[in-house]
Amino acid sequence: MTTLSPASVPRTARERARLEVLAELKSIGRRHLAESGSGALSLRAVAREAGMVSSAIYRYFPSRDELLTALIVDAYNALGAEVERADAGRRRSDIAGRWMVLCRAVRGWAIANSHEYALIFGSPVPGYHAPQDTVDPASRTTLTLVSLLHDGMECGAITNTAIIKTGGAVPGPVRKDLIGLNSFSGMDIPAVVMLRGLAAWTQLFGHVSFELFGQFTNLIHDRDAFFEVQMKLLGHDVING
Amino acid sequence: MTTLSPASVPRTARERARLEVLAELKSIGRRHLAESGSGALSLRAVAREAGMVSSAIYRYFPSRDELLTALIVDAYNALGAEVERADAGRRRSDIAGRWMVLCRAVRGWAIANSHEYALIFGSPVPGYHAPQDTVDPASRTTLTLVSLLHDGMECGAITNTAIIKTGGAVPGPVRKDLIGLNSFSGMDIPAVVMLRGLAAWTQLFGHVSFELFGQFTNLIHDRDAFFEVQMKLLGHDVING
DNA sequence: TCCAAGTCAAGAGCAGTGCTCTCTAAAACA
DNA sequence: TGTTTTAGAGAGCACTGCTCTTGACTTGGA
Repeated sequence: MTTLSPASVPRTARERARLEVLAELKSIGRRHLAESGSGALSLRAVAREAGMVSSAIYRYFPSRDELLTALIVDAYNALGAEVERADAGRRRSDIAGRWMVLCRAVRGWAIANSHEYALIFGSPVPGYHAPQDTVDPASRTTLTLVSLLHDGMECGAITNTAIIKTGGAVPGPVRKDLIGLNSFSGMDIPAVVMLRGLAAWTQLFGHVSFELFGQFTNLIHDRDAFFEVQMKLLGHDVING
Repeated sequence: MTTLSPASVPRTARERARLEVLAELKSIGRRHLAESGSGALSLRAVAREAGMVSSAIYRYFPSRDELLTALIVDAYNALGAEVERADAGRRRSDIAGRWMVLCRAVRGWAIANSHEYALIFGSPVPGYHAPQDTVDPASRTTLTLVSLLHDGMECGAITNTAIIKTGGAVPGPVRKDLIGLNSFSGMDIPAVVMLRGLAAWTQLFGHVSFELFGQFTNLIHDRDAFFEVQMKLLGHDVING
């Protein structure tokens, strides 16, 4: 066992080399993924390009799924960083503006990295179950939305009238789930607002997925404008309940 | 060349046998798909189970993609039939009721046939491009929604106020796309209503995809109730603009 | 300084895949 | 009846994930 030094500061030359090789393999894998999709990602091909024999790569990734998981974590982090960066560039009280910027960040990243998007929001790869490692990176993007809801409540931009439209109170179990989401972020967002937030969430990603996965083919031609008007409308629904 | 008899009425014994084998292969393929997902669908395995040698199956499907396409067409038709059946069981003027029934039909079918759902609404399989054969079956479900919008307009259940909420008119190109959708169905639905309809469409499938693809893990526990309240709210938005 | 422990790459090999080719036997047609 | 068309069989190619063994190297401690 090594000492308890930070993992990012390798001590021995061997450790340093290992991290470097690991990074190179991931980088090659990410490129293969971007070029040919997750189905075509092959450990043998990655090893070949890295100049090592096929069996050697198993020193670094015990299986193909393990490499895939590493790339998934990277993808979640890349999307999360992109969304956070976009959100940070706006005045905190500009709720509507932040919403639009957030939507564009998600779609922009998805289009620019379509295979990675497919990897995390498409159908789960067969026989593959996301391990715990992916949970934290995955929640980065969600947290940005939740904080937007929070700020919207705080500065009074988001009003709270959805409860009327549903024709009654939100059922107990659902309310519990919705309130429970606050425990992740330490915020205090009412159930009906969270409900709207999640609806917007599913529609945003549903829209992007439809566009990327070909469901708009022959139907929608001006994708940019269509996205803008849909997200604007959606933002109005979130803000005005 | 054969004569111009209907394809569904085979003339010779050989033709009859061919159709039968074709159906059996598809059925085995569908079962493999349901059990193991699209990635694990193997022509060799299907052939083996059908009692033929691996090369023989290429007489029926020139490639693995071709078998996949056949299954995709079947899946679209199955979903379309399910949705049509559900919709037909309601009074035409009961717009809100039909909407809920339609949503439940989509989700119910998706849960019961998750791998087939993933095949048509998940990430497109690598290197695969949907041929024209899939377009018509795919539009069955969409047409049901469009006819719902049409009936809603006709009986006055759907009002038309969304244009105010978007903060201005729908941009020209988008309006053109939205109006253009009517040419598929021969109906005459205004752009703003179609806009809401498509939004509902993307959110419905976004919701189902999130649920099936694991994005609700650890977040939403009472999936049934959550779906109900979200779709109810969504239906309200579609109907009341 | 030297040695045991740990680490890594290589090679062979297994079982599986998609797909192509050639050949035989049977059915359909003339 | 003879000819053409067709379904299936078998061998084979290039690829995949993954395992096991072997030999070379690095590292830390005696």
